[in-house]
Amino acid sequence: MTNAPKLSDQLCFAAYSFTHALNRAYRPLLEPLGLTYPQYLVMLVLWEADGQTVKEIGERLKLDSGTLTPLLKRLETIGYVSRRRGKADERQVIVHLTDDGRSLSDKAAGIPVELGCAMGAELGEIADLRERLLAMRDRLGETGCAIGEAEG
Amino acid sequence: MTNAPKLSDQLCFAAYSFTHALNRAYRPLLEPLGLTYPQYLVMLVLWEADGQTVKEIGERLKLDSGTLTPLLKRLETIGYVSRRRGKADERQVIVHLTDDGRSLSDKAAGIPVELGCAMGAELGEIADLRERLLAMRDRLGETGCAIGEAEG
DNA sequence: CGAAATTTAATTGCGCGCAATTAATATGGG
DNA sequence: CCCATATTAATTGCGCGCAATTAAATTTCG
Repeated sequence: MTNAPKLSDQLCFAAYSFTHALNRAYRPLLEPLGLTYPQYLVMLVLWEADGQTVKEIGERLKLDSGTLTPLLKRLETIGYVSRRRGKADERQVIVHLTDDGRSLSDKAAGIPVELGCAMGAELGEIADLRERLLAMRDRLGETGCAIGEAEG
Repeated sequence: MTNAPKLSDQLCFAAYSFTHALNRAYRPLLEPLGLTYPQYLVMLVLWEADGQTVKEIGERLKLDSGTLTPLLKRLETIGYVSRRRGKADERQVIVHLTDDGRSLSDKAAGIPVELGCAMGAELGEIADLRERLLAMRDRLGETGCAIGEAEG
């Protein structure tokens, strides 16, 4: 019993439960747009650059086609994107915003403001946290190591 | 387009993708134990205090019975826990470790070490990040606010 | 005491996330 | 040119998370 890892020590659990809390906080804000949080992330990617392939979207969000294909089909069904095979390379599926999808960005503009407020954190702290989480994420993707000392 | 939120600005996405990276990092470590990451979290809770109700476990992990009931049934099937209705209050289901479940903590002892190493972060930084994420999580659970300025 | 309100788990339905497999297209070497 | 290999999406299967509902036991209060 004494050698068991402690929940309270774990950064992992903190990140896990913070993420779920964020998801819950986003839900009522995204519900009027008809989007889930992962769908919102895809829209963010497309608002930055329209006409990306499934693979490109996946690289940006670290998601694979098993997740993206059904998600994109739902976005297509509700009329925010179109999916077309690429002309040059027919393996690719290129995702374009519809007019509805493009204009949705106006309605979404206030969301980060509301969320940042709900978190009750300074802009600087938010940016700092973000950088550190992304850095750790990228380090986790690498080979790993043999022995160390820290809590998971 | 210019008013659309930017993915790169978002703490939310950083936390989201960090959590998924953690999940992927845990998988090969937990696979020999026969556990998923959420199942591992439940085991952590039980290693700290055996014989908790579903509600107590849920409060600790911020999960509801819709998630926990099937998860606990799987843990019961593989033989790590038992589930029994409480004698005093038959609404409750009390979860106990089996001998196998208890002794599993030895095999799990090295996991936080490996993870901490894979993240390549100092102990102090990890503790600091953890506190900040939990504090923000708890703030998100509260009422929210009207107007503010920060990125979600 | 007894009906209403509350608490506790279980159930249902849906959308991720991801591993593994499949199918179709493109590329490169002999 | 043709076959082996790569790449790209789609599909399948499973385990979360969570909202909403249901069912059963308990508590509260008139």
